[in-house]
Amino acid sequence: MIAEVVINRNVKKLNKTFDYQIPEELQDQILIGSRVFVPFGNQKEPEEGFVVGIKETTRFQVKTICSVEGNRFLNQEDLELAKWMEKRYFCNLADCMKLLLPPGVTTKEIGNRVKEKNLKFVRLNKETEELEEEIKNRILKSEKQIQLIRFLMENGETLITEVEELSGVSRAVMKTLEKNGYVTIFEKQVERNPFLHKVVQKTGNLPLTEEQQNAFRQIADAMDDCFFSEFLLEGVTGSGKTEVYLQLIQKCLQEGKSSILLVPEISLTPQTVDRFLARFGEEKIAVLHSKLSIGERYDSWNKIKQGRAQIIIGARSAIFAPAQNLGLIIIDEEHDDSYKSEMTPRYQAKEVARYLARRENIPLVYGSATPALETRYRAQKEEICLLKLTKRANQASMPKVEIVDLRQELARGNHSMLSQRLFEEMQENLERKKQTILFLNRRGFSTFVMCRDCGYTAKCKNCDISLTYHRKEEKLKCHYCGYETNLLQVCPECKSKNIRYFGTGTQKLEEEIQKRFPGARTIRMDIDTVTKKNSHEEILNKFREEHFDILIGTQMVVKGHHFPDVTLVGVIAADSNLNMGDFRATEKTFQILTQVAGRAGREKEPGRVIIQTYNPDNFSIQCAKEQDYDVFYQTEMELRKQLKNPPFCDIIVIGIHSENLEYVQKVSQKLYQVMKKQIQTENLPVILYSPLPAPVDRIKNKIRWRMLLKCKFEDWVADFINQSIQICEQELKQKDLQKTNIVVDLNPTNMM
DNA sequence: AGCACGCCGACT
DNA sequence: GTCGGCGTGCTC
Repeated sequence: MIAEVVINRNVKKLNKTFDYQIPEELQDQILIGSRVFVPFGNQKEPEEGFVVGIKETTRFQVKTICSVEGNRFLNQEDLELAKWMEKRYFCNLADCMKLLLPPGVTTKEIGNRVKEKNLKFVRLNKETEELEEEIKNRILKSEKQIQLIRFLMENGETLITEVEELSGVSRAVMKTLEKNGYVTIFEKQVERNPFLHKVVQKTGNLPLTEEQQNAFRQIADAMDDCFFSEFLLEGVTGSGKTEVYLQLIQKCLQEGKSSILLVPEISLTPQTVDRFLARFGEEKIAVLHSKLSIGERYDSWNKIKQGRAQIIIGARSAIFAPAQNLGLIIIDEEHDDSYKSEMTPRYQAKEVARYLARRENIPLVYGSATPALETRYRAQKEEICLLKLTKRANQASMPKVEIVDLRQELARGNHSMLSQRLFEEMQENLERKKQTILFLNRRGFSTFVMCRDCGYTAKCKNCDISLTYHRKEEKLKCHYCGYETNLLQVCPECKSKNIRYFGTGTQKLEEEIQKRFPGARTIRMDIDTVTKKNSHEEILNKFREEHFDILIGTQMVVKGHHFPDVTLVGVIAADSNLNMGDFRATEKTFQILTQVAGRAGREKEPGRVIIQTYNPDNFSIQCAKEQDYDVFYQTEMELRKQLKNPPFCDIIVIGIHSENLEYVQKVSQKLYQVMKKQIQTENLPVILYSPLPAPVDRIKNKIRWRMLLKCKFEDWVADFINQSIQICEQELKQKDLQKTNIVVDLNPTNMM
């Protein structure tokens, strides 16, 4: 028998199957989804791959599979999903398959860990050499694996206990290692998931309002009917979407089904999770998020696979959890960008969820106060059933929102970051011992350094990005590649000493606040203060429990937190991403402002929100003030329609990246011509824009050009693009292509 | 992407 | 002589 194998290497050229003879003695072990090692090229070491098909004959002269390692990880259904993603998201099949694999199975993953931890290779001593020999003879065939084990042993930690198969290292190896005095712990136990070690007060169901009851009923009925159907739960902040989720999940649990709840990474905090723990207990829940180590991830994965955990709560990638008997998928804050992966495979978790819900014949629920236009549009077309929650469940009143025109403020000679109004309100809040949140979205508005005489701005030498000033370290940093340099004393262009730091960052804001409110206790939260594990949570807990007066932060302060004593929210610059040239800018602004406003006054006392802006008349800001989604939706949809933007089409971005400008131009031009010709001759319903430098046209020394394509995405579009790239590759000399990457992205959320 | 092979310059 | 630098080409 012949096996079709994909090689686990991230290269477009190798994104195809290779045929191999299955040795007779491995006949019954090699199935679709098996992980195998095969001879490849003239390499001495066998290469890792996955079986994706089995057949009788081949037209190639084949080599024979060396070994099978570990379990059969994927079944036919998984493979179908992987293939669907391969096509839709223009990536390698092996990369898609890896998303569905248990965490930590591939040699690469372990290898990366070794690199990450900066482990060094040290020559083995006699004792370990003997051990190596024993392992080699008894179990392993691959030199690579032996090397890995060496790495791991050298550092006295690593490898896994209570896991049957991992990274092709079988349980027997573990035992051998243990017998020889090596502790087989993959991760230090200290790093265990802290969510699951809390004692949480058990809670029962809360009574549902009429609206909640209706939503629950409709979705529950769909569940009973075993029919694929989609629901949009559109509810203002505090309208009790979560309670609906909880009761739906409970219904699943009672019927022996599992459920997946996706939340944005950033709101996956203990506070969110606690509510689920309190209702269902930790036994049944598996939490998946980016800060878990491979070992922790494996534990969660296994808990789900074995059916011990039936409630899966996680960020984007949790959609690939091996849920047993799936009964429901919920996507909370469905408008959030983090559901789209920006790394290959560039999948949209909402679309994957839809694929799965359809496959399993179960309901899919989207929840948001400010749905993405794409989702809301589908609801309008009645593809999705719209369920509205219009009232706040705890009777709290909506916050009072006020807009301050910064232009007038400037005219009155106030050059500070705080308007008179906001300053007054903050002062009053301080006196009343209430808490304030100041929100500053730094994106596209970061602090930069400029020479006042010649206008020179300090840019990263690898990227086309202004360097950002970091006060604490007295350094200039690039937010894209991490490059950092010392402060400029003299302008490199004109030698002037008249250098100024422009823009507004959270650090600067904090300083200003401390100057103007000397007695106030402030705490800051942004990427720089939130780096180590959980410190995100620590800051918020500190703010809440130690009763700091003012919390200053970026995006991350606005998601899903509940602070009873916050009665004032100030938005320092609402327009910071309004003018960044992305057609989604107004939508983002509206969503974020609405969310920020939702942070204020969630209890009895009404909240106040002050939005500072240079564009007080912009409808996204006006609509956020009125908390009126419908008006915003109508207005923005008109614009989208006129400009033929989503949701009226899909956008495909074809990026062409290389260190050499000439190559980039050559490849871009060629690809453009090939596609244009095809579009004309076959009269394809596609709008193709000519290649241009991307908004950020250099990252890590790679020149970035791109081409936009607007159309309704269907299978033939993927074929058309892939074929065009292929033709392009054939026609161009290898040299030009060798150092040029072509990256295709369907509906990217970040157009930069 | 790797990896091997092959073709040149530098150095025990 | 031979070690090692990188340019080139291929993978059932």
